[in-house]
Amino acid sequence: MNLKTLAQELGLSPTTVSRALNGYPEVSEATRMRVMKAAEAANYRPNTQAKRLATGRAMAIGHIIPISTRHEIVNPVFADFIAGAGEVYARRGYDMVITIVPDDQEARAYAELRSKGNVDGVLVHAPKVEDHRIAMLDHLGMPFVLHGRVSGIESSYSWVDVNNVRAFTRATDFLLDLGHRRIALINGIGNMDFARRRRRGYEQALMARGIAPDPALITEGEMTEAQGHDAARAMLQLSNPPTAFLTASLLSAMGARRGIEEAGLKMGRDISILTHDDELGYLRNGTAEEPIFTATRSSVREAGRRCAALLIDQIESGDRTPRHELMEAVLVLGQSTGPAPTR
Amino acid sequence: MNLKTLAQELGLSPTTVSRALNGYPEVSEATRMRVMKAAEAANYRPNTQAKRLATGRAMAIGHIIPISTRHEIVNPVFADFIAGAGEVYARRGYDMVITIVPDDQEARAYAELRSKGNVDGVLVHAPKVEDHRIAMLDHLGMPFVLHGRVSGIESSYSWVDVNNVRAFTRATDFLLDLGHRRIALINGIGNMDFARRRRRGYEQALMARGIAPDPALITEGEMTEAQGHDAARAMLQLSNPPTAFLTASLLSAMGARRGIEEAGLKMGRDISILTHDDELGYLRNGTAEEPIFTATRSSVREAGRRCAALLIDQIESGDRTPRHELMEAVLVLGQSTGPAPTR
DNA sequence: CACCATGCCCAAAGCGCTTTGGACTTGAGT
DNA sequence: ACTCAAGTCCAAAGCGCTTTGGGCATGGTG
Repeated sequence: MNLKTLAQELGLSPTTVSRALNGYPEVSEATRMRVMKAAEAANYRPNTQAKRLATGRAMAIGHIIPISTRHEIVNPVFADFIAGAGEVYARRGYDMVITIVPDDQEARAYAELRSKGNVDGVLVHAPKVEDHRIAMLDHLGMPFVLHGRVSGIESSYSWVDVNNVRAFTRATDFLLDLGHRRIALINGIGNMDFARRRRRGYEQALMARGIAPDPALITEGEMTEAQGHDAARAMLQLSNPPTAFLTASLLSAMGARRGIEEAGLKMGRDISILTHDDELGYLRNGTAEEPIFTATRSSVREAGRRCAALLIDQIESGDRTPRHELMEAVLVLGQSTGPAPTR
Repeated sequence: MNLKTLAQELGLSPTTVSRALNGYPEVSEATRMRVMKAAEAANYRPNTQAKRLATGRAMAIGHIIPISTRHEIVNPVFADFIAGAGEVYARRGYDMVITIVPDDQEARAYAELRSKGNVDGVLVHAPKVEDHRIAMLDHLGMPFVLHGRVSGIESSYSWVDVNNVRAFTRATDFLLDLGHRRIALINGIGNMDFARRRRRGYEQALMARGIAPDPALITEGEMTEAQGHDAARAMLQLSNPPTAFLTASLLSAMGARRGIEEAGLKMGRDISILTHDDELGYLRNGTAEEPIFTATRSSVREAGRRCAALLIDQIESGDRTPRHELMEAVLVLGQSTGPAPTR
């Protein structure tokens, strides 16, 4: 069923049927009703490709996911972010097209998406400390929103980010207030911008109290259970071990807890853990009423929603002035933190 | 830059340029070369929408992800599956379009995708024990491949699945061989077909040795860390507790381990854990050489690859005879299992 | 009564590609 | 010398929609 035959059946021109369906005013309410009814009955829906070609709008947003050929890790945050963004796309009539690409071909993938014209804009993930994608997208003239920021260039493009510095200073302050002085940071990969910011927050809080960050208490890596475990285990064997761990993900926190318990210590009493919590669907921090870990909490799914909304707003309005949304993490109290043990 | 202007610049007709680019034989090698060079230089790529409209092929595969409005869990397996499928799509020139939809509108979403014509086929996820989607898709006449199967109807459509029954009988047999008699099953949600199959495998193995499955040792639910923990904890307080746990996911296994250790027991010595491992990128079971948990292992990412390849093959060949791929899980030995403690 | 704005509808062009159905050369075959 | 196949190329017709630029009543206004 297409426009033409539907129009014929109705004894109308395709023009009128199209206008009736798209809500243009040049058609009487009576015929509009008639058209709508007929379309419904015939289960007619305009062909997407034709519509796109005619309007010049792809009605689609792209996400490019680079996959490293070496350590093929899929960003654990990805699924939830996608879910959030996807909600918004669906609501506003956009398709979400995801491109998986070997990481050495990422630039080419953006250029192709652009020249083939199959998206109206892209959402950019996981910015690194030095990220060339911004310049590239600017050059391509492709609308985009960054989930996160690149330190140094923050005003020339649109982004949605969590206030990572603030979250981690608050977290560190909280532990300091509990009397902890040896606080370890189990961070994400060092060249990720968000990890850099979290470290900055942590170090600032320490230095504000006159404590010099101890490199032995800082570790960076992929945020897995094993990472948390191995880091905690190693640090607890130091001659001057930490009394608290600050971890960048719930998975790392779970690993750290295991390391602690293996050492015969009790979390929340002998050793504290404070973690960042992205509120991933499959990884809950206890229940809403009773969190397990004390955590800085910020929904990555909500971030997905906001990124998507921001990008669509920009595309539809044609307004290219950069916009920013800074989300604040809340600090929720769980059972994993307590006063520093006196000894 | 479009076909017409490129053709003009070359002093050729659009027809010839199109044919040169698409590898048709009706064009001399000399001009083909000339065209290719010019296209490369002009950074020309045919407009996707126009191509799609002209050919009638969307060159895209759809994935519909229903999101429950109640417990908004994103399937933890999703990201890895997508990554695997996406690799194949990229290689074969297809787009992946993902639709997030409230679970009560899933049927409508498929119908829309079909009538709007923006995909050539769909990949169907997470089949339930009674799954109406197969009948619906058949009715819509939309090519699809199911990741998993629906017990009872297995021949009328194409699927890729892990041999869950076999994996779980083997796992159970392995534990039985180690002398375990009280083996608990911490399973996925009961109305998921894969969970049903796993349970079947588990029960068959027990009964083959004359052991009646004990309902008190079987629990079903979302496969989270908390689930594993709570289930293990509860079961260990039974008057006749299990000596081994069979879990459906690494996350559940991690939770079970925590429950075990809280009870003052040692995993692998006092209590065994054997888990299924989907080889998710962000959730590794130790290292390849040294797995932590003994596990039935099967890569969900590889399943994604196979599903995608199968679907594209079907679409391109036009051959609608159902095809099936059954993947066997391997049983890898870790440190979480040992002989049943004698007492 | 003439005029014009308004409301409603349509024919046709165009979006950028593919593909059908020739047209025109060449060179080999008879 | 004539025919015919093979090799190259092109004009034009779609694909299914939107949108431009009218056309034709109708009814209110001067």
